[in-house]
Amino acid sequence: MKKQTPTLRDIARETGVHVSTVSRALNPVTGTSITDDVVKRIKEAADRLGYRPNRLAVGLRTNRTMTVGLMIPDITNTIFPPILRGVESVLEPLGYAVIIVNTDSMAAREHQLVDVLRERGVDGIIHAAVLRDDPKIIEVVRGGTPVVTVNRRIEGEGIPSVVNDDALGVRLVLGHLYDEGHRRIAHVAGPANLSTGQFRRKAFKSAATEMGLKLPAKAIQQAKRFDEAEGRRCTEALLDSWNPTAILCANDRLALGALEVLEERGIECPGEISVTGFNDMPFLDRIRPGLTTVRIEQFGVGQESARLLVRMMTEPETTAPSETILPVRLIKRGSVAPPPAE
Amino acid sequence: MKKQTPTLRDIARETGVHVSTVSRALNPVTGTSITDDVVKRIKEAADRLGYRPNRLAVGLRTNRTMTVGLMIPDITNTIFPPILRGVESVLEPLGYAVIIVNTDSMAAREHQLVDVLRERGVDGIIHAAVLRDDPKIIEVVRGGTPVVTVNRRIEGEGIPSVVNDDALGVRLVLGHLYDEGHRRIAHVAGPANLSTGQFRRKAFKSAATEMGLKLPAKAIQQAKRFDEAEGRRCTEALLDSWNPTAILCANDRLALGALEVLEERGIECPGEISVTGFNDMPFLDRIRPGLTTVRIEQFGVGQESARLLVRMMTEPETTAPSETILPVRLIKRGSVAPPPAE
DNA sequence: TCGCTATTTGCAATCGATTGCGTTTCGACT
DNA sequence: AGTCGAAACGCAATCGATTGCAAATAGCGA
Repeated sequence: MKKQTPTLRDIARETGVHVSTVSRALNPVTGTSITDDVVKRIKEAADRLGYRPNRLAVGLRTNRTMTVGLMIPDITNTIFPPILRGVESVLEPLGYAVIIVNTDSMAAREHQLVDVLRERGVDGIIHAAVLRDDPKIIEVVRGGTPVVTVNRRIEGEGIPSVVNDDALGVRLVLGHLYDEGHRRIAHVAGPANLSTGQFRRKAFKSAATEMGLKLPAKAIQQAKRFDEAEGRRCTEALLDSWNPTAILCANDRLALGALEVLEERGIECPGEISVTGFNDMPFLDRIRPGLTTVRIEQFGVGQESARLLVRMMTEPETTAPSETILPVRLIKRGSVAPPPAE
Repeated sequence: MKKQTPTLRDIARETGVHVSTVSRALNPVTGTSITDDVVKRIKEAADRLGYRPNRLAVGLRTNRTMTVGLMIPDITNTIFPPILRGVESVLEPLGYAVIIVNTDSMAAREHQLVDVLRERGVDGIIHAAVLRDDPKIIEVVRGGTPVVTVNRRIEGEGIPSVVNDDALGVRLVLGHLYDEGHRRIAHVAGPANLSTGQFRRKAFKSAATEMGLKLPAKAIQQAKRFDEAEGRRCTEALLDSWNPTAILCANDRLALGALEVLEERGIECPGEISVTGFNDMPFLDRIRPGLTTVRIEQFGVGQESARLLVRMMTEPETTAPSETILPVRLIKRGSVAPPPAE
């Protein structure tokens, strides 16, 4: 019952020195100015009592909480857990704790959650859910809190971001489809308010143009969200207005929606129409047909962004790279085949 | 630059009263003993300045941090994200933040992470990763920190737990298999050091016995972990030593491993052998064959455990129910069919 | 009009750790 | 032997908010 967590004061009493001495002794930096003998006695007492510094008190005094906020749209979206693990893998050993918040991609919630994080005095924020235009987070950055964005980016504010090589990814799938003989390739694009959506769409357009593909306006359908339902909607619109031989989707969930529609309509994939995704979420290798997609380094993105953030938090004077691009890989599975002979 | 976050002192200066008055005015409870007029002025000043209480300071003083720890084995395991969302859905509106730690089911890491949480003064812990025997967490509980366990439980310590109705789940699948005509039903059991593993195994045994099924020792293979690799290993052992017509796996990942082995060996599922899982993780409806499994209320479990924890944190005097059992449902898909005629 | 009780508000200690500055101690040098 | 200076440690303020207690003000009855 009396087992209250010990404080510096307890150790001080135990060893007969002043709390400030204890504080210094326990800190490797300031510990040098304390007699070795005393340091030893203090350290012994400390772990005899099972001392653990009170992070609240430290944070209050030093204004560093050793916590960072991680903002994501939705942890149940399978691409985010690996990112979290990546982030933790570098942050946890350094003594940082991570507070995760799910924004559900809603601006209002995001603003609110930013405040939640600020109240708690996070030392930095890893933001994997930014909208392209996001005044709130810009305000935070201006307030001096280190922020790095993941997967997406905010334009023109110089906020460091860690992203996947979307352009390369799109180019890879498109090239693959082209090589298989496809010439009428449609695109189910992601939401316009997310940088990934916009970016992949642009990449698709320019790559397609370079390859000399015809691109009628109806070849590109814009999803409002990155989910299966929108994938279905867009695919239906596509099939009703055009006759593509392949559908390049801006992410896997859209592609799953596309596959559903094809199956419902009795259109064979890949026999009649090929489909591709983006992200390589888990289990895509187990569905039928296996989805050809682009694998992104989720864990790596998490790690990289965390490293970057640590650097920004601990060495504010150095300027961080404004953009870190991680490699992607084409993963070929069963959902792509040559188009039917015409 | 000068935009430091405002404190009580700032508001006090602004309104010409003492900080203690401001503190009281902003707290709904103590606010009643302050003149309405003054309260109003203070509140106005507060949100004019954009005041947000400093959680660290509050926590230091009151010993309540409004944070809770969530311990899980691994967030990339798809059953945990919904649990997290469930937890957040009740905690966030109440002003709690959640710190998540991944134990990877390793006792050493778990101990370490418990300390991490304690340093940060969490008000309570939701523990979805307990081992059956877990001295560290028991110590925490004895220290007075509210803890509730999820999905698993610790025996004989009276720690409240929220679990799924494992026994019913096992009974449902087993009954289903029986009804389809299966009589030689094998079980790939979960790890013995996890209560789910042990519990489902017991349920399997007693239900099978009740139904009058023969259960040779080799009918039950024990996995060391809840993953695909162990599912494979156990299934291979099973096939090499017995000839079951159905394999009831203690969870979906084990079942996925089983399906892999069957496919490799050219054994048809469900034609020759039926397979079932447990948990109903996402995408099981998209694989071939769709996996028949037991759906558990992941989100609900999260919610329920959070509600329970809140109650324990805010009303320590009331005794919490020591066990909350949530319903499960049998989900029939393609992986079960009548056994081949002999 | 005086005094007594409520009602409001202020004062100051407190939570636990950090840190600038002051004091003491002790060895070294002239 | 006396002085100087560095090394080692103590003192006390501080971070921002809460809260028991004291003080001041108001309100009320006699």
